[in-house]
Amino acid sequence: VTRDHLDMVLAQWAAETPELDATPMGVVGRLQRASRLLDKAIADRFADHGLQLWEFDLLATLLRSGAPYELTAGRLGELSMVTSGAITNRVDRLVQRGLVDRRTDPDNRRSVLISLTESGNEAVRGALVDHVDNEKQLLAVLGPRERTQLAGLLRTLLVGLGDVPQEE
Amino acid sequence: VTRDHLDMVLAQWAAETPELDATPMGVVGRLQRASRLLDKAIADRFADHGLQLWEFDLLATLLRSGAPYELTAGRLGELSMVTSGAITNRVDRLVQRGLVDRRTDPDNRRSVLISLTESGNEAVRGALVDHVDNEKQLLAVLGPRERTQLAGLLRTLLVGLGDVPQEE
DNA sequence: GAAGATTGAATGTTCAATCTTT
DNA sequence: AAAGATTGAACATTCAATCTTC
Repeated sequence: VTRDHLDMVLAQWAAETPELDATPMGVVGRLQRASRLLDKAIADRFADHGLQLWEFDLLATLLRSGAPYELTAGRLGELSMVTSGAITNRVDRLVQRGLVDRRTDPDNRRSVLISLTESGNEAVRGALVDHVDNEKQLLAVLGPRERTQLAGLLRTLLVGLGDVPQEE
Repeated sequence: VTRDHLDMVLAQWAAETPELDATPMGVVGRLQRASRLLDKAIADRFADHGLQLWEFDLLATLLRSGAPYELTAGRLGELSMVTSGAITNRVDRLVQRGLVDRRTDPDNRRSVLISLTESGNEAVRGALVDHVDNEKQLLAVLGPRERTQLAGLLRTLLVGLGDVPQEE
């Protein structure tokens, strides 16, 4: 059994504050570290495609929404877990790069519709297979059963945290 | 079985690109969302203590390192997974608030030693119990066995990602 | 007045350059 | 020359205020 970073952290807490049950930190801390390390590894791979993490996220969100590959700015914000100001900024830059189009929603002129351009569609699809392959490799230390188990435990946790799908 | 956000995402991928095995996204995506939701919930609780997430992290890192509660700036950076510039900035502000001291390492005058002040020591300890209790509640949807299982799977994953404890 | 998006200010991070010490 | 920290510029995000549309 190889030790990870959190094993060291928990040992330190046990030594410094023995009366404290620090086991919750073992779960939360590992989730945070795993997420950060994965982000970094994934961002590195995207650099090969000339994409940033957030660029792929936004384009992929449009792609998986299905034809006509178009969502409102507000919806993109919910799905990305960032504020509306960040979405405005991100869309600005993707429009400049010609990867998405922005138009006013004719049915509700307060809303803005963002859609993939041809070029944007190709860019995401080009990165997609490589990206999923990369993720698969990053998870390769876990066996198939373990991956399923991990996903299941995380789903339970997420539901408890209120992570339910807002209408599709 | 209640669905979470990623169940929806995977269903969308299955519909749009049926030839793609998107299961790795189910694991990585859930890790990212769980980490973000936990961060947010934890930050909210810290606000009650007048602390930011990064403030608690830095102070708690010093505390769990044990007496004399002192580490170099570089070491703090490694442990926090942020750049040296960020550490300089964070320490600046904690010094101003009187929660840490900064002094040149007499044995190696290139290094800077950061230590908890009395006030800083009290502040972390004051927030610590409440914080762990909060984490316990956030994880409460999982049973004890499930929590252990989750921690174990994450450890395996982390070791695979190279997350080994640099000498303690 | 509320909803949706944009703007500008404030904040905080990374990155590269610099300075001191070894 | 390399190690460690600081600085300033560039960048990106949040937050609050504003503008338009409903």
